[in-house]
Amino acid sequence: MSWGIVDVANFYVSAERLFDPALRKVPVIVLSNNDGCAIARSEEAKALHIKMGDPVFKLRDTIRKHGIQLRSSNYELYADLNRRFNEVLGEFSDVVEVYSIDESFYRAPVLANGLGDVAGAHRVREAIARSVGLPTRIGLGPTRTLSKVANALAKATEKVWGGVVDLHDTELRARLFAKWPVGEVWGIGRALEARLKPLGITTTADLAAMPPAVARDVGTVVLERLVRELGGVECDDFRPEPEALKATAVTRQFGEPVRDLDALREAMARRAWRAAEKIRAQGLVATRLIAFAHGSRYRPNPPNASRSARLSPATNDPRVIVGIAGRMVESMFEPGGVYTKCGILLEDLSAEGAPQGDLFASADPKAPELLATIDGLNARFGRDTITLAAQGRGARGFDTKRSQKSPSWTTNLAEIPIAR
DNA sequence: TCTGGGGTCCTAGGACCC
DNA sequence: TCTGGGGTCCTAGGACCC
Repeated sequence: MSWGIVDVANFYVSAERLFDPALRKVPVIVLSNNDGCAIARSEEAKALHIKMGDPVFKLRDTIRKHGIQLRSSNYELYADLNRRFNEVLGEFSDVVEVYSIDESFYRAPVLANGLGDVAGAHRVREAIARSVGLPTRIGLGPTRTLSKVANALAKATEKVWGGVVDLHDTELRARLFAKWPVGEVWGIGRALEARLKPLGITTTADLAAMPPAVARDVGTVVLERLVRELGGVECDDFRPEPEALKATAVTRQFGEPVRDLDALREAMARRAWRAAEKIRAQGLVATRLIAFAHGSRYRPNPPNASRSARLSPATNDPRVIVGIAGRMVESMFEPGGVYTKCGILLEDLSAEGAPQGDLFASADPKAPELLATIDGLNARFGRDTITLAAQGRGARGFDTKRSQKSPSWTTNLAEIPIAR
């Protein structure tokens, strides 16, 4: 068994550059929702020491001094490009697991000499570059964990090894692991790194040499599996089908702080509506709802509250979900509080029709037809053509800021690029 | 003034059962 | 001096990922 993982280099920046040549060869950063932080940086921006998550207001001087180009996140564009590069990857492998918006695992062949198919990986990169226009790197290994480490090494050694690293060979592993910090390994975050350090485990080689039982003791079964996977033993089950979503969330910072109950209720209604729409699109219903609202954690004594409820029967009906969320807002709201964010989580999702009914409550029998009609109209005439009155109409100050958004080049006919 | 959003998995501990 | 033991289920919270 052999895995490859493809990741797109600086994905959001590369995506923006695809349709805007003015962004090439200059420093570019793509901002988080609400234009708050830098979440993607071009190589030129990284060279200026801009870090992942740096707040934009602290970068003002650097941005002006170096003429750094800013873009708001354009998730429609990124999602569409993700679909496209996975389509190309699918031409090379029967098994493609979409891991994140810019990374996918694929099953890759092992060659007769026991090594991974490096030449094949280069062909995948060339095909994605040619058909989609995105730069990628690929890691190969006998387990997902090893392919992820190989991918990280491929980034670090791109100039020397050309963007592909294969970790099937145990001697090469030993050589590279000795110099690779343990904190760079997939699955080792800050907390685990700090627990491993006093034990003298600072490199990937140290971690790989840990007896699995000790690993379990220091961490949990997760760390034990990680150690085994580093040794080439697959612990992660092979998943023939993409797994169903278990929970979903719609949470957003406000463009401007919210101080009154009506605005907070309306903002929550918009998020609740979107969450219900998301699970309907996947044919799911939720059994648990959590709503929260809070102020800035950078201010003293921010308001902070959450409420949860069971949904019985399980539902994806926005009238129910928005209604409950609205009552939760009323019970959470503190007069005088300055709110900066609210959101909703829908959990314990299951397929529509599958969950047990409720003996005492029953769903509106006409709901499926009504909701299908609403979703159909919104798909045809645009998002939010039909909404609930509780959401209010039109743009509001609390809506997320996206002042530098590029057009939806590939997903909206009105914004399609024009060539002369 | 201004600091993202959305997931998964695991464990400890409480409630409850016989 | 005496105090049961062993399960299951649920939730909150922590850790990790991109």
